[in-house]
Amino acid sequence: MGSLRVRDFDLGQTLECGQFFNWRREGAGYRVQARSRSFAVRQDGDRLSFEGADPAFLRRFLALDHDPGAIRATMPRDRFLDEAFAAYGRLRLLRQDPWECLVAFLLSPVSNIPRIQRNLLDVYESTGFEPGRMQDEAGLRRLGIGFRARFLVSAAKRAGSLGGGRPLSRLDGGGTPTRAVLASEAPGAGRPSLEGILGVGDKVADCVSLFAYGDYGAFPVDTWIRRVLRELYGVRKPDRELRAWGRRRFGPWAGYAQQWLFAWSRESLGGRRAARAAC
DNA sequence: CGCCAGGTGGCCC
DNA sequence: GGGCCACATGGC
Repeated sequence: MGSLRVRDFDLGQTLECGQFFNWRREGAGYRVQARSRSFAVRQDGDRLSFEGADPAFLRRFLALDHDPGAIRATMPRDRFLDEAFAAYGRLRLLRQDPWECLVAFLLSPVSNIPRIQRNLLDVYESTGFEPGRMQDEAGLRRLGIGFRARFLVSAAKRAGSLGGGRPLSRLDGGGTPTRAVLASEAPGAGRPSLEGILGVGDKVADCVSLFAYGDYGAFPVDTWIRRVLRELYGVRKPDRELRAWGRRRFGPWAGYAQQWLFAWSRESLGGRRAARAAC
């Protein structure tokens, strides 16, 4: 049983905000499966307790080296961002495994967070995310993932070139977290091309860049972000321009702004029905 | 029942 | 290149 002190960090926000899905509630905390590990983790105030992973791994995976206040300070004054940050500013963008992250977001199109999570846990239980066990489209379809089954098959065929199924060495080494991380993370460095994989469009590619390749300037545009920009910021443009707009407005850490706004909008904007009723 | 959901691919012009 | 539409399945 390990233990770690944390600052400006919220494990619940971090795991449940919709960036990562391979977790379950367990006791007073969570059971997490990531990067070929299964570990239990819980938070009590500023104390993080865990079992099944070492402190260096957790510091890196949970991005405990990121300083939310410093990140917020790189962005412009913005009342919507202030609200989102107040509500969700203690989440961290995890350093996910690229293959696991890709699989998760290939399940995301025209779905919703609870269902994505259910689907992902089912796919994990059924295949362990091993590419060799993800070639049977009909079998995958039986898990209830619908047309997304062929996306997984397409990705599994290319998994080798993505490091599919293998743990990442740079993380396993437990590199020293640096306080200079604000300047040291190279945007999008090292992301192999996802071109040719069915189901990978701008949105999925941006999510993988942001959540697994450290491209913290990435600004994935989905239905929620589109609504935030339209209904709050009054920006109405094609998605392609919204991505660029987000990068430009929020800067090299725009991905954090995106995630704060995303998480906040889901509760504050409410469902489409609620929005319509309000009119 | 009808509509919508962390989009994408394949058409049409 | 923008504007449609189907795509499986589930929730409301």
